[in-house]
Amino acid sequence: MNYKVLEDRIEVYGLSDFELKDTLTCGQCFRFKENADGSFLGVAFGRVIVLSKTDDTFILYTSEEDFLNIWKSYFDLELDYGKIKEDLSKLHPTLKEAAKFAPGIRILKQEPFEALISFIISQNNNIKRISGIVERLCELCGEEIEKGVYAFPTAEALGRLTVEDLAPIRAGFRAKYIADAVKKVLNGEVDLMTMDSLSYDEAKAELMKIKGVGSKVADCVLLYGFHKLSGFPMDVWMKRAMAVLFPDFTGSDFGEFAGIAQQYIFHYARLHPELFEN
DNA sequence: ACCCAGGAAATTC
DNA sequence: GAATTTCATGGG
Repeated sequence: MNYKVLEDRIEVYGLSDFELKDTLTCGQCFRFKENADGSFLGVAFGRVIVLSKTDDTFILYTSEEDFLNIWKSYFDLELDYGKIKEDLSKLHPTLKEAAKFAPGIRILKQEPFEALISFIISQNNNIKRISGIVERLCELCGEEIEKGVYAFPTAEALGRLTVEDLAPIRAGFRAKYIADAVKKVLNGEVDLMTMDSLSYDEAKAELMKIKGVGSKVADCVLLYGFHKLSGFPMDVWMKRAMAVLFPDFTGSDFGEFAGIAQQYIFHYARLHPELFEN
């Protein structure tokens, strides 16, 4: 990967196995919106950013400092997805096929607290409404970093609110789960800072101390918030896909990069709903 | 009106 | 313990 620093932007060249739109719209993050011209506006790590992508150039309207400190790792630009895809493709012919439908998806490295709250909201919900609830949550108590653009709230800011205060975001029964997560993060019962020193199962058990965090939500938080790529979230789509396409496989059969395989399969399943009728 | 949504907790069997 | 119901809200 090489890049050029321009006055208002960074241009990255020579990226293979990366598609901006697929990466931002595959259901792993909820704060990027597509503009009419195909660019995306979003917020992460307290920064607003505009992004666009042509065949061979990834353009980020940001400073070199933020590119190196935040966005390079956010988009996982230094991991060799081509090599991983090759290895995964050897495991099963259908996985090789599935990867072809989303060859440019990468696993984002999001902020742990944001991933935790976002995937609590995701339960028994659809991606469009999840985005709406998260957006209203940010407007309610996130810092306004530009006019009309809000950062994801800190645990401290959320801690000043009651469950009743959360009513405007219309999270429904999930509001009490958000409150429990915030409480346990603030009082140290769940320590997001030291999760990286734990094994996968230990970290998962920590997260599941929170009400509203079960196995699937915990896997999502570990995969998208802590970049633990062996995580293999099983939602309704994945259960159907595994039963039909990989009846003899479990997540762990896909190895240390199972989370990447999961994205290929999830995306493939959503594009081919007819495979799962009956 | 009915069913489902990137589930999990509460209840019942 | 495994299977079922309930939980808010919005969209098809």
